[in-house]
Amino acid sequence: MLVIMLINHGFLSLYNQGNVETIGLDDAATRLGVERRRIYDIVNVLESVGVLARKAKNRYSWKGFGGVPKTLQQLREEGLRENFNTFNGNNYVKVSDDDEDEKISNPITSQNDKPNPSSVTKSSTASKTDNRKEKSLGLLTQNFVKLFLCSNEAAKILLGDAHDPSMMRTKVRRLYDIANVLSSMNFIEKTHHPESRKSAFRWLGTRGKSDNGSAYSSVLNESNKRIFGTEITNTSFKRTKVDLENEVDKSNFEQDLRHSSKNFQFGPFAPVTVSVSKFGATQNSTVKQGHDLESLASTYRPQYHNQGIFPLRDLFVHYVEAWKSWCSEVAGRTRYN
DNA sequence: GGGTCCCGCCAAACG
DNA sequence: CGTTTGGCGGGACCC
Repeated sequence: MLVIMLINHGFLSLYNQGNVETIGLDDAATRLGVERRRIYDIVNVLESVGVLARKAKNRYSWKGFGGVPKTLQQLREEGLRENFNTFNGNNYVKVSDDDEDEKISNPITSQNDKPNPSSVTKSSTASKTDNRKEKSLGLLTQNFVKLFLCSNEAAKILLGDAHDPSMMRTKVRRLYDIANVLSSMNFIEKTHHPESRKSAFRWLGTRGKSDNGSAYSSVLNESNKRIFGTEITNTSFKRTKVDLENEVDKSNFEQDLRHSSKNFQFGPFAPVTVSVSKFGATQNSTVKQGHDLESLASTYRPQYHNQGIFPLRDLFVHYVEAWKSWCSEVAGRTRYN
């Protein structure tokens, strides 16, 4: 659909050629021939995984795939700290980061902001503001990613009910937004659950994605080709007869389409050590436990039986849980709205 | 009848 | 106050 086209033939071809420093939203919107509104969605999720970084109003800088590993690393840590792997319906942990130990560049993750004097502990200035942020696409994206990065044994929690179909509905729509840009960047791939024919996503990680150059990145491969089997990803060219095709068509660089190795990514494939070097040395003197950056950086292939495939349902069930807990938490101390 | 997601209203956030 | 940013969901589209 639209988003896919925008990213693959818009963002990536325009900004991932290694020579773009800053991106202007207006500029992007114009060059891509879409409404501004659409840019925000994309930019938000890209930012949440580290591909972009907000510089200032209307200004973003392109970090490329190089910035991703670091972000994933963070997300993983946060995710583990929270209960993105053990979460049992109730406990969860709002956790609210804290960080300060390594507030790298992720604005979303390291919430910060608010000159809120509250100091220590979670700001908890739970108000309209937080409320809004809570539902931001960016956060949702990070949660989505955390799920892949942290969850083991899959997220099969109570997928029974307790979920307002109403709110769930909206949530799911957002999920589509996120999934689209993520899959466009090839961080995930759309599939379907083994048994249940339900659609699901598989985490691909940052394999084969070169920093800036993008000399060859798997991203381009299936950009406009279906991914062996699932054509769900881009069945576009249908109702999307938008005008932006004029300049988007020039995409002809699909000649290579060798599905590389991604076809069977789950197995015990080796963690493709990308260009982990840099940050490895940078600020990671405190090398964490077992896994080192390499494994983290390159691919987070989950080695659980279901090879990291999460049914949509499970995903938002998770969100709903988080949301519910958040709601009760807020309700307890503040009347809002 | 359900999954997808385009489109854009309109309200927070921010000068 | 105007502008930027972006929740949110109706409803169209394709199964």
